[in-house]
Amino acid sequence: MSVNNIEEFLKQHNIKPSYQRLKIYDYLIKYRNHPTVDDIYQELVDEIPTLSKTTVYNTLKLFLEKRIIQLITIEENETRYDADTSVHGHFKCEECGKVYDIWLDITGMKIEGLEKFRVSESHVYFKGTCEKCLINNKN
Amino acid sequence: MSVNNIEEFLKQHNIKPSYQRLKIYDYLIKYRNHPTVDDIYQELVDEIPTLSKTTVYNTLKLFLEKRIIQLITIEENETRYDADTSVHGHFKCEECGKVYDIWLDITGMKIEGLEKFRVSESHVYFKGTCEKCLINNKN
DNA sequence: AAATAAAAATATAATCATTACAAAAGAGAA
DNA sequence: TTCTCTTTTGTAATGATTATATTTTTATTT
Repeated sequence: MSVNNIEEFLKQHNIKPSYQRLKIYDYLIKYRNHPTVDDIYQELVDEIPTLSKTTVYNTLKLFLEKRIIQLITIEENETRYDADTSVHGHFKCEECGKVYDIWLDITGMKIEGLEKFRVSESHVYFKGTCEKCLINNKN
Repeated sequence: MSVNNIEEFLKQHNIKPSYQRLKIYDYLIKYRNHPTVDDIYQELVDEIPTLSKTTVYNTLKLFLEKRIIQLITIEENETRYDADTSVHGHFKCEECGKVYDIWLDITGMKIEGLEKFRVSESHVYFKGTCEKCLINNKN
């Protein structure tokens, strides 16, 4: 998505496209790395020296309210964000810390106990060791 | 599970069954309410006036290492614990805050991208509104 | 039973992510 | 330009968790 498109996209979701908001959303879709607040801040502060961490927090909170990003809470002390709001899974490697996207179809899953609830969010995640780290461990 | 059984259970998992540990594990299986550290502390401090929150933290950490409980991280700022270590789902009601157990079978789910990873944990959770709150909302 | 050593519990302080708040900067309208 | 509203920023406050040192308990040995 180009910067112009991001501007349009934010407007469509009733978000005024300030420079900071553009840059933060741009970061999310450019890297798709499920960043923490600090990841985003550290990357952008070079380009926007006046950037405040509060702005990153505020912006992500706004994006969440407008439902253009989702929260990833795999680790208790580590909040991450994802611009892909579709239902999909995540895998966090306990060795290298990387978070991978996992394609999955939860509609094919046998579930009991949800019938009478209204579900607004579904999340699936895994932990373990990724292929790269498995190979490295053999050395 | 009776107190004697809990004692045996802890021993079997190489955990010395101190009074505090017995009580904390007893709380978990008695209420099955996916408590926070504070939930446990507040309940037990009446019975054990000298109880320290650090002890609750230490004990839960030990239980996690010995894999007799699991961590639930639905909400970013709210760590919960579950003595049921089998793979099952959770549903958190955004109105009343209650966390429900959801029976599910993830082996029947179509997944792509995990084939070459070693998976040690699988988690599924949902958010929304529970039946009780849906009914209450109609009034 | 006393002495000793090891483990566990406790109290307190430190850390760190997040939030609250107030002030400054920026954008748009009259 | 002036006024108003929104956004950003800096700083302080909050609160959960962890680190550290001390005390208590438990187990072991003599």
